Amino acid sequence: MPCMKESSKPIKQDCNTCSLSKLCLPLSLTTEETSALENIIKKQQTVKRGDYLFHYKDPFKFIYAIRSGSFKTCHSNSEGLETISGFYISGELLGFDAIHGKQYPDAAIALETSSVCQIPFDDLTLLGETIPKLHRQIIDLMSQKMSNKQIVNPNASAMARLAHFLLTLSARFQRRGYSPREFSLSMSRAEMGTFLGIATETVSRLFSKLQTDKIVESHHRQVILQDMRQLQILSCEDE
Amino acid sequence: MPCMKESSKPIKQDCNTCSLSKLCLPLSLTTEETSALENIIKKQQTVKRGDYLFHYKDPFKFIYAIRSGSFKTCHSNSEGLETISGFYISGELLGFDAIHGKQYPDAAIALETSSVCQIPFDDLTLLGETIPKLHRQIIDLMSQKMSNKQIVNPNASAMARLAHFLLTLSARFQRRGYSPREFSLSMSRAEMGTFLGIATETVSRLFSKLQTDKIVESHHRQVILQDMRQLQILSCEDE
DNA sequence: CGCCCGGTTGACAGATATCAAGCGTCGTGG
DNA sequence: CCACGACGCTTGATATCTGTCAACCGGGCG
Repeated sequence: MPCMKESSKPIKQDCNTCSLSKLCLPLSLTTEETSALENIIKKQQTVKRGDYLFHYKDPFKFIYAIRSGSFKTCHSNSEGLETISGFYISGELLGFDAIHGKQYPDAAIALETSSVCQIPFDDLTLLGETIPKLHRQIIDLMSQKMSNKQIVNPNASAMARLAHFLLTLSARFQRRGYSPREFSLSMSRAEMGTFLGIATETVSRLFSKLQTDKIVESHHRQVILQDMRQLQILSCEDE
Repeated sequence: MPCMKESSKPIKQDCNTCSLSKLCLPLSLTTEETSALENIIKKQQTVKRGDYLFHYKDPFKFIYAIRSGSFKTCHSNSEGLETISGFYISGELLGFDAIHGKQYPDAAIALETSSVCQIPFDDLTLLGETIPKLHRQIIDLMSQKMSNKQIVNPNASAMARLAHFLLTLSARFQRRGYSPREFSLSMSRAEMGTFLGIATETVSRLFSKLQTDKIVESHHRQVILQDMRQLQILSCEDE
């Protein structure tokens, strides 16, 4: 059955062999419990760059686990100005903030062609009643998201914000087995600026400065953190 | 048994009659289930202005429910500069972000004499295994906290940040049955500034401007929101 | 009564936004 | 395969917001 369209393929997931399972819901579950979890994950979905995974105020049905690729979550205000509330990469989960209000408080847009597991939350909750560890695992993952808060320190200087942002990304890549020193940014300078609360031009100037100071080497969206220690220092200054 | 010291009194809580129960864990529970919950809440604790409810990196044992008063959560960096990550008032819960890391990522300090219920998290989780609704309720409350994120939009102007802050506080007071138009701020101008990422002097100037524009009347920490509509407009501008 | 601290107001400086121009890169289509 | 166009990125000049420094005011508390 070649050429099957992945975007609507109701395939069974294989969480037990997924390289990201230790970051995801199966973390604390046994192989059997994980299999039960797989059964409720109806399909794998592929979204292309610029596509919406969900829109602002869409009714909440699914938690999404990112298998590959990356997303930004954002909402545009009445004047059409966009604010970006966060970036999400593989192994991260999207949608927890929609549970209470029963709708997504932000839209999620793919930054590149990405693949996600769509997890029906009602089924997940139901399964949690027979596997209490699953509920406990959800709570733990939500707590992790709350403590690893992707927040921009409003007291920090533009440079401190950017340095902190790069270090945060670095740590996230490292957890996924990628190099913490060398990685590719999936967002534009403008998107970084919107998220960090600084102008695109300033972001660009800061990258130039990091380059001349031999702290970060950057070519297009490829970056190499040459001096993590110095970056660490910069991320704390001017708070 | 008169004059018993409340701070160490192992009294049984009475969640069923607590006026804040509809904002707290008992929300979706039956009277019987709530009674089971009451039994694990070991004691009520009173903390005075400036006292720490918990310190940064304290081992995580308890979720705290604020019965009365208010808190700030903050962490000080290596240079001794304090950043405030949020403010918490009665009916709100503290500590969810400590579950994953098993320690509190921020300290919590009372802004005024306050009273809290101390909820042992291990017992709570255990109880959740017999009352799945309780787990579901915890997840819902955590989601609520994630969506009502007390975040400062780093793209917003100083005025927009302050206006947004006042409106957020107003809405939180309203949910608790207090007036959304007239309330008392429990934090100093300096603390507001630290949280919002603006200088104390700027906060003061902004209050003066709101006063002359007849949008907010303020006397010391008592504020009256005279023109909520205009405040709403200000909170969106310059983003 | 006087000190102290939080708050207010003013003058000035500096960081960053804005406006503007130019450049490089990538993708498209001939 | 090459040329073109568009977009993202970079760099420069100027404007503006907000931080910093400083002085002063006023209430609360000892």
